[in-house]
This record gives sequence, structure tokens and C-alpha cells, in this order.
Amino acid sequence: MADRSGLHAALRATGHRLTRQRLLIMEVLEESQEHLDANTLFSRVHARDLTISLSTVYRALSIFREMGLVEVHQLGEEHAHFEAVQDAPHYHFICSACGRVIEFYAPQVLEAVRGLSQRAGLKVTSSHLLLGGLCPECRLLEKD
Amino acid sequence: MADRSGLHAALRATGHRLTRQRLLIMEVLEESQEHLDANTLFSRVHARDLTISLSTVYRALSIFREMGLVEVHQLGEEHAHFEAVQDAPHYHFICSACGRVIEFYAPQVLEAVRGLSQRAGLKVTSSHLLLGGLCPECRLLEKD
DNA sequence: GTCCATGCAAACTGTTTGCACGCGC
DNA sequence: GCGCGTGCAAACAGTTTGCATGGAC
Repeated sequence: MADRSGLHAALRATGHRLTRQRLLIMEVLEESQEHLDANTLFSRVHARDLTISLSTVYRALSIFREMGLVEVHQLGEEHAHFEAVQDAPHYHFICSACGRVIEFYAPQVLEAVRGLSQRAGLKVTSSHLLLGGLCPECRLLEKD
Repeated sequence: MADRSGLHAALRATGHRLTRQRLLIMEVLEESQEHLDANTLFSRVHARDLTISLSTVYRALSIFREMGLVEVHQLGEEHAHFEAVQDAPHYHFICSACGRVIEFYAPQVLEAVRGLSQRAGLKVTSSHLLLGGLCPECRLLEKD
């Protein structure tokens, strides 16, 4: 999806146009393997294109989300964080001391969810597991 | 905790005072086994005490959270939802069609988290698993 | 040329805060 | 009586929206 033509095709398929701004926003999103909030994403995009506006970033994120290209996470109860979707589903740990976000994989969770959805008759289309606590470093610091 | 003396003791232990407002807010929270957002909670509380204010609700929820009496959930990416803590940890499924929230238990998740935290050296103090999708009813409706 | 996408500023929602008064202890 | 807790209104942060212009197709 990192390539222009892939994004172009995906946009056309959903009735949207490929614009300079949308291309740039998706590029920055994919380059930064982090969970950017709207402001950080905006400043990175703005650094490369001074005319781009914050609302355009929000609007692009909104349609990317509808298209399934971007996921939204509510980390740490504050504002939203965005990331380009990846192949394998993953989850997040956020350190309450330093704020660092650690990604992890947990196939057992997927299995548990699958079993549950069958038993309860649910159709599960998204799953977010968010852990909070202390990361290894902060854990040591707190020891004293 | 539903009783006045329990709340009183818990508040005193953390250097807070028992007020008419805090007692009422906790009562309403415990009566409603739902995930109330601040406005709903406020209106229920307000119905019994016309002088109470929304900021008092927010302030009470804030100290209840610090005290570990109340949990906050970000359901459906909108505003926060609050609920009195329960004995067993549980998780949430939210139907994207009707908005209904279904609680469920999944001990496998706890185990997966425990294994992960040992391996990665994390100290996990909170875990939220939020599933999205279609509930049994809405799933049938969407079939056609 | 058509109509969607953009930039700007203003609106909006959920939540927090400053201040003077009131009440728990 | 001391000092925290309250109500009110104003501030605040993040996000969305109305409108006129610009650009994708």
C-alpha cells in the first residue's frame, strides 16, 4: 500500500480521489511505525507540505479508517492514536510511568475470542487489548 | 462498598471526606450495572438531588478511580464510560450496529497476559479487552 | 466542466479548572 | 474554625463542520 498506485486504486474503489495531501499523509503514517496522534502526524506532514491543514489530516484519517487502511486506538485515555494496519493483529501495553507504548502479539487472545464468539453467537470484527502497568525500566526505578 | 460506612472508611483512608454528593454518586453507580457515561450518571444523580453539579460528578469519579473503586472504559471511541469495580475482571463487546455492550469473562486472556508479562518483564496493573462487531440480533438482521 | 477535497475559522463535545461560598470533621 | 468540597461559569483539548476556493478526473 505504500506505493502511490495502490493507494490510488484503493481510493478509486471506494469513490474517493487521490490527492497530494492524502498520499503524503499515508506515506508518513506508514513510515512511522508508531502510534501517532493527530497532532504529531500533522506536524510531520506539515513539515513536508506547509500548506496542509489539520482538518485535512482528520478527514483523511477518517476515510482511511472507513477503508480499513488505518486503525484507531485509545491509548492512555487521552486523545486518539492512529496507525496503518499491519498484517498480524497486535495489542498494546502502555507504561503508566513513562508513557512508552509496547506492541505485542498474543495468539491465545485470538483463540479465546474465536471460542467466545462462537459460543455467544457474536460476529467479532475488531479486538483491542490494552494493558497498563510498568515497563521493565520504570519497574526497576520504582523499586526503591 | 454499597454501604455508607464502607465508603466513609475508604475515603478517610485516602484523606478524603464523605459528602452527600459522593455517597449519592457511588450509590447510583453501584445500582446501575451498566457502563454509564458522565452525562447519564449526572442525570440520574441530578434526578435525586437537584443541586448537584456535573463537575462534582467528574471530580468524584476522578477520586474514585484513584482509590480503585471505579474503572473507566473507552467504549466505541467516544466519551468515557464508568463502572464500579467488580470482583472478577471482565471485558466488553460492543455492537457496531445497535451499540449494545455485552460483558464477558475470558480467563484465557488473563493467563496469556500473565505469561507475556513474565517474559517481557512488565508489571501489568490493568487490562482492557474491547471487541467490536455484530451482536446475535444485529447479525441476523444484516443477513439479507 | 463537474464535483469532490481543501484551508480556514468557527462550532462543538467532553472534561477540567479558578474562584468564592458552604459544609465535613 | 480550618480546610477540603462544591456549584457555577469560563477555559480547555481534541475533533468536526460550513463555506468559498482549488484541483482531480
